[in-house]
Amino acid sequence: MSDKVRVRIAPSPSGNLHIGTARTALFNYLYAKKTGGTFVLRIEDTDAERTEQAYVDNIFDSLKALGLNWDEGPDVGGEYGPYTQSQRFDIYPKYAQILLDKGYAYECFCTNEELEHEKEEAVKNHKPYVYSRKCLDITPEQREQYIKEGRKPSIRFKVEHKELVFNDMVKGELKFDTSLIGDFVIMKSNGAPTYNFAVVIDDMLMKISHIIRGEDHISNTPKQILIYEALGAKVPEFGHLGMILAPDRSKLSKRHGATAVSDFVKEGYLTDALINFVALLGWAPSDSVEIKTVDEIAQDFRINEISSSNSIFEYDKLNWMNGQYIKKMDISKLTDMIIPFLEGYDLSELSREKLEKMVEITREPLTTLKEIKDAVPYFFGEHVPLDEVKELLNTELSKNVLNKFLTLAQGWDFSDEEKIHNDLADLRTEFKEKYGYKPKETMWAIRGAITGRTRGADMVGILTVIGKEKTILRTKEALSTIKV
RNA sequence: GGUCCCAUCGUCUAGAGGCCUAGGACACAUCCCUUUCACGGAUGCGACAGGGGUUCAAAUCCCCUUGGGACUACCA
Repeated sequence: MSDKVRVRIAPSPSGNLHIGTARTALFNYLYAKKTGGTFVLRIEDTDAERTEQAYVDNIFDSLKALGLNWDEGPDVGGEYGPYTQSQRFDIYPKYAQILLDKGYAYECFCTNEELEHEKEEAVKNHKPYVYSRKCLDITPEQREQYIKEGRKPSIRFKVEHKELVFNDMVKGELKFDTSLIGDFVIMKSNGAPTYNFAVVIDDMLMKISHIIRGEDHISNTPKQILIYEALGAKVPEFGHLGMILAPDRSKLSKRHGATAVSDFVKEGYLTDALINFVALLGWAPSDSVEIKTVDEIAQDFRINEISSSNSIFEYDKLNWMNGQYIKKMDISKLTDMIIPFLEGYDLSELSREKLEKMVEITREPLTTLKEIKDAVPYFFGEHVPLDEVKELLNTELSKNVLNKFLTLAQGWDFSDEEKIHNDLADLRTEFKEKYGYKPKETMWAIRGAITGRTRGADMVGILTVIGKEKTILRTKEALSTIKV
């Protein structure tokens, strides 16, 4: 047995990969990277009702997109497979039997009605619900009787009453009074293991050394430790992370917008930005440089310095960060990513080169990729709607500027960016000196005519992308609307 | 109801008894830069939940209160 760090992420495929699960996966991944350990992916599909293959695929894809590659898992295999719980069903009964044989577990024939009744009683008396142990000492005769009746037993773990203490990697010492736990079911009457049992068996068999998960699992931990102890297995280290909450401090759910990693991607968030953002929820870099790759974060990662409180998921900073990533990204890659968001435009109008140029000059104010769609309409089509700029254009100033601009444009080689840039600069100076037009007013006239807007990308860049023909056409059209 | 967790600017956080008249980032405001929007730069606004202790000294340790969260299944 080695002391190598082995961590895991064990999502259940009853939905797309949740952003919270992604963060848990990240912290596990970081811990593995930092310690030279192994990162395991296990799919917990015990609940056949809610499991769908599409979700399994989504989990795989999302994790990969985030750069959280696993060393062992359902697809890549590994020494301790299978890594899909539904393929491990024959394993659990064996261990349940061991517990039965050793007296750590017993069969329970209670019906749902009986159990419900116990619960109601507990609520009525303001007591915590603890199973009555009604079936702990049933006689063999009684057992026979139940079996004859066709009752199928569940198997309950016999909880030893004591104070259970463990040292949590992020929260410190945690104490529990196990007499409040109640003998919980480990094998359902249908033969399937319960979550608490299956995880322990799997983690034990997969030699998971450190379990980093959300604090919603804290109350499961004593149960799981009890099982490890009963089995004589080494108890792993636990670390419980605070939760990610919505701005209203409730659990992050669909009604707050995106919750799955793939939802964020559809909204135009970059997975690099997402994972970076989520890393900062509960963890801070030692050099206060916040924009970092996962590998850089791993270098600096200290698990005991994770914040133990919950954190609220606010979009402001995510948006800012996403914008930072968009600005820094390689143009060709960015263009590839942006194309799907350009739905509705005829991309064949632009060469790849011009498309990249367009992306280059429009990327700066973007906060999400989705915003590209509203930023680029004037790069496409012959004409441009002038309603927005009608008044701006209908002035002496615009008329003068556009007439001059037209002559200039007719003489330009539109691949000569520098020439255009200089001519435009001269034009601004000239009109400023001659008529007192402010530089921005001069440009507004041109921008208005060419784009139908008063704001947008760099004008020189726009011109080189749309070319001479459209420039002249649109300028003439704009001129024709001027009545002054 | 019970058990458990948590508590620094609006948000994410730095802070492990004196370095704190509490630092950074996002957001917001103002200014600068500028062919627009933006980017970038500068400045500003802005917090130790409350109350008790411990100590020469507390954001940091302890207790109580308050507030938030999780769990309370033969779901995972």
